[in-house]
Amino acid sequence: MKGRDARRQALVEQMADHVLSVGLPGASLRPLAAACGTSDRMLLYYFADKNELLSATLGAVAARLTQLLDAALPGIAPYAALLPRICRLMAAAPMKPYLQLWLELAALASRQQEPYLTIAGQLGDGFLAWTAARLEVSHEADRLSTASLLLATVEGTVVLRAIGRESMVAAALGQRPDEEPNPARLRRPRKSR
Amino acid sequence: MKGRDARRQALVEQMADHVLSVGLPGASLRPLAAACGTSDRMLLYYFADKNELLSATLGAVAARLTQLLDAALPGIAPYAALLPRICRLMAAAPMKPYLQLWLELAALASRQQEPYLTIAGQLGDGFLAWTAARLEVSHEADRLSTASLLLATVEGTVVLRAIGRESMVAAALGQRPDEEPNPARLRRPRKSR
DNA sequence: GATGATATGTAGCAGTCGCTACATAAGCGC
DNA sequence: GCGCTTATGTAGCGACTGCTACATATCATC
Repeated sequence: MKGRDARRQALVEQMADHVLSVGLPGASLRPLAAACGTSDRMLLYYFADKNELLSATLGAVAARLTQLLDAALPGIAPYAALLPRICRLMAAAPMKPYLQLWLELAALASRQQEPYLTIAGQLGDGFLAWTAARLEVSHEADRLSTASLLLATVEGTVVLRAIGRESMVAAALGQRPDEEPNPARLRRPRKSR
Repeated sequence: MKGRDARRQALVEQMADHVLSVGLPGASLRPLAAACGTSDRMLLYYFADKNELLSATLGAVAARLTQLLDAALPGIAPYAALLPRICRLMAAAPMKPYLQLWLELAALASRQQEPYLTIAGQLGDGFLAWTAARLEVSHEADRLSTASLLLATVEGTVVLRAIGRESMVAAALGQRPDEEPNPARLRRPRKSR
C-alpha cells in the first residue's frame, strides 16, 4: 500500500520531467513510460487511466512552478515596478517549459476539456494570489483588481513572446533593448472616488 | 488550371468552417474531408500535404478575422477607453472560435512549430496594426508602444477567459458585473521626457 | 512449502494518423 | 475512335493511440 503510493509519486515526478520537456503533445503513454524506464502497461497499473495519470503529473508540475515562483521574486513593489519585473521573470529560461505547457493548458481549457480546465483555473488562481501578495497598493480594496490587471498584462506578454514577438513585449514595457525598464512610464493611477 | 484553383479555394473555405468549429485537434484529414463532402484522398490531390492545406486554411481564417475585426470597431479612442471596448469585443460570441484557435496557434508557435509560428506571428502583427490604428494618442511617437501594451493586456484577458476566470477579467477592467467600465480608472500616463 | 497478494512481461485489440499505390472514370483535342 | 490530361474511388501501409487479456514472476504469510 505505502510502497504503491511511493512508486506512484516517483513516476509522477519523472513524468513531470518529461511533460515539461516535450509538452502535452508528447505526453502519450509509451513515451511517458519510456521516460520513467517502465512500460505503458505499468503506468496503467499504477493509474486508472491516462486522465488520472496526467492530472497527477500536472499537479506535480504546478507544485514545482509554485516553488519556482516563490523562490524567484521575494520583493514587494507597486504596480508600475512589479509589471516589468514579473515580465522579465517570465522571460527567463527556467520559466520557458512551464509557460509552453501553460499555453497548451489554456488552449485545451478554452474548449472546456477536463481535467485541463480545472487545472488551468487553479493555476490561474495561484498566479493571481502570487501576484496580489507581491503587489504594493495604496488602497487595500484595489489589491485584487490591480493584481488582475497586472496578471492579464503579464499573460499577454507571455502570448506575444510565444508567437515570436519579443519586440512587442519590449515596446509594451517601454524599453529599448539593453535598457532598464522605466517604471515611471508604467504608472497606473488609482481610480478617483 | 483555373478550375483547380477555384476548387482549392472552395475547399479552403469549407475547411475554415470546420477548423473554426472544432479547432486544430479536430483538423485531421478524414474529418476535414468529410466536412467538405469529399475524401482525404482528394484533399491530398489538391494540396501537397497537410501542412500546405492547413496553411491555406488558416490564412482564410485570418482573412475572415480581419474582416470581422474591421467591421466591429470603427471608432477611435484613447487607451483608457479602448481597452475595455476591445476586451468586450473579444468576449463577444462571434469571436470565440477565433480566439480558441488563436490560443492553439500560440501554444504550437511557442514550440517553434511551423507553419504555426509564422501564421501566429502574422496574426499578431495584424492585431497590433489594428489596435494601433484605433488608438488615439497625444504623442504620435508613443502609438506603437502604447498599442503593444494594450494588445498585451487584451491577450491576457483572452487567456483568463479561456481558463474560466471571467471574474479576473472583470476585476482587471475595474467593472462590477452589470456595470459600465470606468475609463478614468484605466488611464495610463505618458512617459515624461 | 503451499497460498495469495503484488508486480511485471508479452501480445494484441480496435481505432486514428498522414500518406500512397493502383485502378478507373470523365472529359476533350485530334 | 484514340490518347491524354484531369479527377475520383478503393484499399492499404506502417506508425501511433489508449487500453486490456493473459500469463508469469516475486515475495510475504501462514
